[in-house]
Amino acid sequence: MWLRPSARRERDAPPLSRDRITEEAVALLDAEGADRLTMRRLAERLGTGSTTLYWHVKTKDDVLDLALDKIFAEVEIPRKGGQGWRADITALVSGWRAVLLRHPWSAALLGRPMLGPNVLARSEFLYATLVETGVVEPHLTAAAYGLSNFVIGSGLMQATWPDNAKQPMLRDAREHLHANRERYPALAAHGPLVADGNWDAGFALGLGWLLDGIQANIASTDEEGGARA
Amino acid sequence: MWLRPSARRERDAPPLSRDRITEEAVALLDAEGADRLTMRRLAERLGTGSTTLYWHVKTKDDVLDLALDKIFAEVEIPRKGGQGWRADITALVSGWRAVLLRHPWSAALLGRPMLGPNVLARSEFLYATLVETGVVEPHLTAAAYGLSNFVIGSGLMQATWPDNAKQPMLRDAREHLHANRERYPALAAHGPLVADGNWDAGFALGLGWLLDGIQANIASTDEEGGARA
DNA sequence: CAGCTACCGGATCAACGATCCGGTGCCCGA
DNA sequence: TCGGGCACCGGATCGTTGATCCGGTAGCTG
Repeated sequence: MWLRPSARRERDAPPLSRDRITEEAVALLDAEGADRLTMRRLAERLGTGSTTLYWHVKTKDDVLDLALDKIFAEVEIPRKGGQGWRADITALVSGWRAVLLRHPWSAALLGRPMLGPNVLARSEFLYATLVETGVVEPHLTAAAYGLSNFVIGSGLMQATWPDNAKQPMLRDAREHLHANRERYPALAAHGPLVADGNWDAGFALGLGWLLDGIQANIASTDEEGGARA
Repeated sequence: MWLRPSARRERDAPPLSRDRITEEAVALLDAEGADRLTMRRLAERLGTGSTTLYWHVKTKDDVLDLALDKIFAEVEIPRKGGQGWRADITALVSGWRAVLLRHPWSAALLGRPMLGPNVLARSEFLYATLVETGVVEPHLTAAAYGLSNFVIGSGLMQATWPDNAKQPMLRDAREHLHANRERYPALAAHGPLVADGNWDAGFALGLGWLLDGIQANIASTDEEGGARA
């Protein structure tokens, strides 16, 4: 009784904030995955009751939105004017992809409007870079969305597909394909179940194709004559 | 008592099968969305008890997997040899995208291994077409995954983003961007919040870029010399 | 008619998201 | 110095969910 008062405040650091909740949510998601994130468990990790969270946050979806935006802060925004727009965009997009893979749970959450400050800052960089490069309207939107969609799709595909994690499942899938190789000859032969490492190369190739397409449609600074260097 | 026996069997059609469950699950998902799919509600629509479903299906995830594969059957597999590989792949991929948009709930489910027969059949066509065209290995995987990822990303983005459905949210987002136009000048100016219709054009452009990139790397029929145009 | 198999569902369990309502401690003005 | 208000916390609880236990029933087979 006499020793207990304000014991929490002294040891447990700040009295619980939206930031602390977000931070711990990301940690929990990283550690246990998306489906194991519970308001109760999150509260437990924070040393509080589950109901307390609802004072700082309206719903569980808010927590997910916050967590999703939080990890985007890890995507480093390239310093402009360095190596040219291709290098800048490649750097941004690669960093983005790396974050998606570092937090595999995020891939499943991409299906929600991303309007957090960190997400918007990265989108701003992407748009600004394209605009400065001379990409104009029909192609501007196509380029921005094309790149984003490509990254999102790649991240979703790779983060979801258990290449390293659940090896038994991958093996079962391979066996299934091989067992039905009459029905799926091309798949069984050149199987889509790539081994680790090939993901990166495939991503780089696809990204290059998109950048080539964008480059071919630059209006103003046609430094290269329309095609590629 | 005397009139009741076998009343169900006579009227309710087949005694409940995995197919009927899948079919009704798709209908329920189409009608009410992903989060409203409940084993109980699904059972109710089928005129049975919720527990009965578990005789035909192991978990709810099974239902989702089945539903996801089911809608892929709607993607028409082009008749080969018609207009050339670009037309074939464009047709497949466009149909795929159309299905994703026709069943918006599917976008959120793409984050699970897709190994159903319908999905595999479409992947088989994609791989086979690329192989026959002469796309070889480093580019083969990149092409197949690049196209898939692009479609998935586009579908996820568009199906999720409430362009038509939740108009208030879209308006709020626009206002938010405009209010912070100092922080996000490019976004506010050339806003990424496209109006309906532009989605299709953007998708077609991006797809064309990917196809161009693939075409430039075809080995056998090197109609273009190897590097680029 | 006995028994087996495919099929069904009420009752129940643990866990979840969310809310109600009653607490604490602390600070600020009188 | 005190008292009222405010930011913050959490036990108890509600309705709903996915899943399981266990006891049924219909119809065929021998």
